[in-house]
Amino acid sequence: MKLSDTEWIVMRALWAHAPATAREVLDRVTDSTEWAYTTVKTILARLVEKGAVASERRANTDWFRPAITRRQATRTALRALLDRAFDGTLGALVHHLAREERLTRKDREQLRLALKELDDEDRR
Amino acid sequence: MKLSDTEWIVMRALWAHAPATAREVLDRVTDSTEWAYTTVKTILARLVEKGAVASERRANTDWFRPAITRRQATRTALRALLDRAFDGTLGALVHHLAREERLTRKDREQLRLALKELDDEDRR
DNA sequence: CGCCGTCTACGACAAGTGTCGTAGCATTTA
DNA sequence: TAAATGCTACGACACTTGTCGTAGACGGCG
Repeated sequence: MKLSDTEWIVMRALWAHAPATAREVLDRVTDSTEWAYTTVKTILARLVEKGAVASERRANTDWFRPAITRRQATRTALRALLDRAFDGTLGALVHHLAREERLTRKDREQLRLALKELDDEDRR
Repeated sequence: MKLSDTEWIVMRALWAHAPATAREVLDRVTDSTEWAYTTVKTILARLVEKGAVASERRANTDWFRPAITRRQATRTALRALLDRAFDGTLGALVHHLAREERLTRKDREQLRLALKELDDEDRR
């Protein structure tokens, strides 16, 4: 499931709070956008059409909730990036992160910890 | 500089080998695509227009070479992904990688090594 | 009951993307 | 030099994305 930029914005709102009406979604995205109500409606309609969002009508109002998990969407997006820019491999991304990006001390700690956990799992 | 999927394909070909003619680019992408010659031309034209590729005409033939580095493009793409899916932070990506993705033993080794180097640098 | 605010349905439109086709100019070759 | 081959210029077209506007349906309030 490939999502466009604006679709991601709406999905993030829904993942944070669902079910929600179009108006609620609009309220929740006004910090990052200046969308008209209809813009949100259109994006929601497209998301429903492609199956990323489920809608249910109750008393003349549509209620929306995500039909895919954030994890799924994230994985898809990550994979797309890998294919575009990193030879399709996680390794190349990891390499880039380590060499080219500024990992904060905290990032590093977190990573180290996670690596340790993975190793521990392996050992079990 | 934001690049589309097909633009990435062409850029990868150019980063691997430049300067190149449109025909050379076509030859180098036939494994992953079935493009017509004109398709490559169009994409190259758009890349030149947006400044990602420089072209030089020699004896009735256009020679193309990247005008941005792969590193730049990669960073832009990574940043876009972070903004979409990871709260805009590297930390969230790192977290996802550690928790959700299958890092091979080799990935982990590489990461660990890189982390160590970063630490060493800090200490200096 | 009629008016008002709210929703939805439908549609519109420009820019960007993906994918060529064709016609004409240039170059090589018989 | 004329035919054949190749390259470019120009344009076309459908689909996606980003952004609404408008008009009609509906439910609540005076």
